Amino acid sequence: MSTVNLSNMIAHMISEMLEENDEIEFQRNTMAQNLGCVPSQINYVLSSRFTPERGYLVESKRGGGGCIRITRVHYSAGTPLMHVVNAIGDSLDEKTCRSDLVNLVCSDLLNKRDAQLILSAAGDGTLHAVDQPLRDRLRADIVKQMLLTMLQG
Amino acid sequence: MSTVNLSNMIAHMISEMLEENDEIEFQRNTMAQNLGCVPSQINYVLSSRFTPERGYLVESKRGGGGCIRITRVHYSAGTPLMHVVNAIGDSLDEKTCRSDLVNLVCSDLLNKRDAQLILSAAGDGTLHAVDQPLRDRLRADIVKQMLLTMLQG
DNA sequence: ACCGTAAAGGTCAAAGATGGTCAAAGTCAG
DNA sequence: CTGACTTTGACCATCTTTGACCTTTACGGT
Repeated sequence: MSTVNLSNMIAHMISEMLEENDEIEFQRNTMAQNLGCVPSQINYVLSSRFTPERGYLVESKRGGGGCIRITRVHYSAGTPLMHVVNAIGDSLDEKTCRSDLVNLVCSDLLNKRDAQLILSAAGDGTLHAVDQPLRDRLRADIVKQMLLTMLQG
Repeated sequence: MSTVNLSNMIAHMISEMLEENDEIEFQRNTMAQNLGCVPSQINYVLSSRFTPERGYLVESKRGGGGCIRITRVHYSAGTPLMHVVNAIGDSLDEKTCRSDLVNLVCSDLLNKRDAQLILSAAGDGTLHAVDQPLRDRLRADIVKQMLLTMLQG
């Protein structure tokens, strides 16, 4: 869902920069000023969208000449789907699930239809009858099981 | 059948929007305000009329810039898969699920791989973390959602 | 070397903005 | 009259925005 709010715009901008280059660097205050938002909003965007689970590495340096660096990590094509399955663990929130699927599709390890099918089965919409935290455990089970099946077929 | 009440008008309006585009997005509060009704009435309309059984997928996001998205899935009225979706109801035990899938495959309405995928997602093995009778309700939701998605793709 | 200060970035909790749920009250056809 | 469908509103959950206060680092001056 790409609604128009400040955070989505910032995230979009950062994503575009990352399209050009898998590693970018910028200053928090400067970017905040350009965007007309408070500096800490940048942190919010980073911590809510550019997490390790989604394949991003964020580093920073304070003090004079400080900056923020974001690196995008791709699943290498050589990564067997099995590794992803193993990496999922016991619990999987919907956001992470979505970005994992996006990553898999981007890396050509999964086709779009299959990703869509997994989301149908494991999206919050479908699992609404189950409360957290059971829901996230269940999602992990479903996604792993489906990926394993896809691996066979 | 089509008495003039608020819910029918709202449903009609949404349907018209969906005529223009199979996927629409709007804000609940804004729409409620335009229609002069309480926000939760929108939810009532959605849950009573825009169900998976009728070929609609509804998603939403809360918080600032939140919104509701409805996707209409096209299917010819006679689509046999849709009959199955409709026949499933609120709850589905594993045995029935399996035989439904076998029937679909036998009638060439579903290929083996897709049936296998549904079973991966909705089999007792995968749903073991959830107890009965919630498990069967959940299974019904998952299977309906997946069949609908298959119909779409 | 030592220290102080300015220039970054980080944290966190409160306030704001949405959408969701549920049960009580209202309506209407049969 | 009764049961099914509608309408409302109080209360809840989640996501976003903002600002006050904290930590780290570079750079000069002594």
